Amino acid sequence: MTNNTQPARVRFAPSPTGYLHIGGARTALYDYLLARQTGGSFIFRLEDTDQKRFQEDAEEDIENALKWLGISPDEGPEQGGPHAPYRQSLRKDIYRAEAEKLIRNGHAYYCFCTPERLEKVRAEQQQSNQTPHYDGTCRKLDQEEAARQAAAGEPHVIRFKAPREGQTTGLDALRGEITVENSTLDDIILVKSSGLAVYHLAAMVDDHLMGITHVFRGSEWLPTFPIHVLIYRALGWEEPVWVHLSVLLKPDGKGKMSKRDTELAREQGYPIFMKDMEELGYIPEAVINWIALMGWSYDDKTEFFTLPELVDKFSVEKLNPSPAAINFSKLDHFNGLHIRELDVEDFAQRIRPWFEKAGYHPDAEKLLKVAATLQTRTPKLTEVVDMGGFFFQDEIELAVDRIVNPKMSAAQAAKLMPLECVLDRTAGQPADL
RNA sequence: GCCCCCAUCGUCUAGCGGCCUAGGACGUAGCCCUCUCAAGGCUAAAACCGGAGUUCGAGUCUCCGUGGGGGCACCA
Repeated sequence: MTNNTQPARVRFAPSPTGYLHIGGARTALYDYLLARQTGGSFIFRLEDTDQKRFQEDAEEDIENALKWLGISPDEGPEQGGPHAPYRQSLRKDIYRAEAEKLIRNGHAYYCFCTPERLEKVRAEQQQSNQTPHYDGTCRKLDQEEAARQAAAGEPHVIRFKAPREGQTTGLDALRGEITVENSTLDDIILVKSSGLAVYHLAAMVDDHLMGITHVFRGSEWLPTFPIHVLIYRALGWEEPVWVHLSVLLKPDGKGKMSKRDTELAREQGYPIFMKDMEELGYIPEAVINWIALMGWSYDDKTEFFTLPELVDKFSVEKLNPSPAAINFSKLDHFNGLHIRELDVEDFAQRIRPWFEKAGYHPDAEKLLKVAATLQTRTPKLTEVVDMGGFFFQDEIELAVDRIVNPKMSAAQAAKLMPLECVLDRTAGQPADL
């Protein structure tokens, strides 16, 4: 199933409705890993079929975040590719054509019901404790006549004609077969009255046309998974490998991250959005390592991974279907580990901007020495100035109790008094700092 | 209300019938190293949701229950 000899074509397809968060980044990471591992392609597609929820700066944010993480796509709106455009709002006609194909082969139909009527029906159903479903009014319409009406400009949508009897089974790579009674399925809308396709159609069409071999997506798609499988089959297409990733839970394990939780975390210095990572002192190597391990593992002892190592070791089989709570203290841990793994020169370059922002202008040689002493004690880059800023000051004020251990004898303390000596020992470097 | 998914230490997890007196990591506590803070090393406390089966044998398979999560839009 996940025979890695075939080059995989994998896509990350977010909707530009917000900034890239931990969950999205994880999906993108797994996409990237499988693509690289198999010598395939990592495709970035924008699912912007909903004009209402569109957020202006989201696309740029996502692209920048992927870049920062070091997992830029091979094909996408920015870099182009053989299947352009990679923006669904520009592919309206493609979806329309497939929807009409479905109507012709009896798997879809025109529907002229008004939103008002649908709302009423739904309310009634909820009232009587029924599952809200389309009542099928237009399902029995003569489609020749309906097509004429639609062509004449009558407001309409196109609905999928879900089977009413039997069961539908889809195959998820992590959970095996997922079966539902067709009687629980709804005739979902494929094409909105605006003429634009909805996710359920657009994503399937694009995945097929773009030659996607593996679909990694959140488990919130599990309920509509059978419908998607049905659409593929109705169109006569070969299905990709479906991988529904577990959801990420709040640190306490109780529920998904809400907007409020996101803000709360941020207040405590913990990032949910990739755009905050750098500012909060995290390095991409650590973020990648941390994220990779939320729902994936390699063996019973190895946890430290670089991106290339992940490319080598990643496997769909080791993905975990159960929800995972976000563990920020582990992020800090990985940040420290990866910081210590850096060459001193590299580390020095990364902390330079922090000192400069604080008004210091260290020369390269001195910075390198400071970097060496700071490297083993830096969990986050944010703390670097607090810890080492004094190295670059002409005069420093030191409270005696800050440098003298209360447990020391007076004689010992006296020996420490000359400042050069303190710096010397702190730095483990020559005293000419 | 209906549908779907999930279930091992507080958290992330290993475990794919005997290797489990359940292993690792984070966090926590203690010790060692040490002129400080770190880093590093060692140690400790800490888990198979419950009940029926299947089997010579179940954390591992089946069913039921319970708990948690997700979904039921002209949003994705």
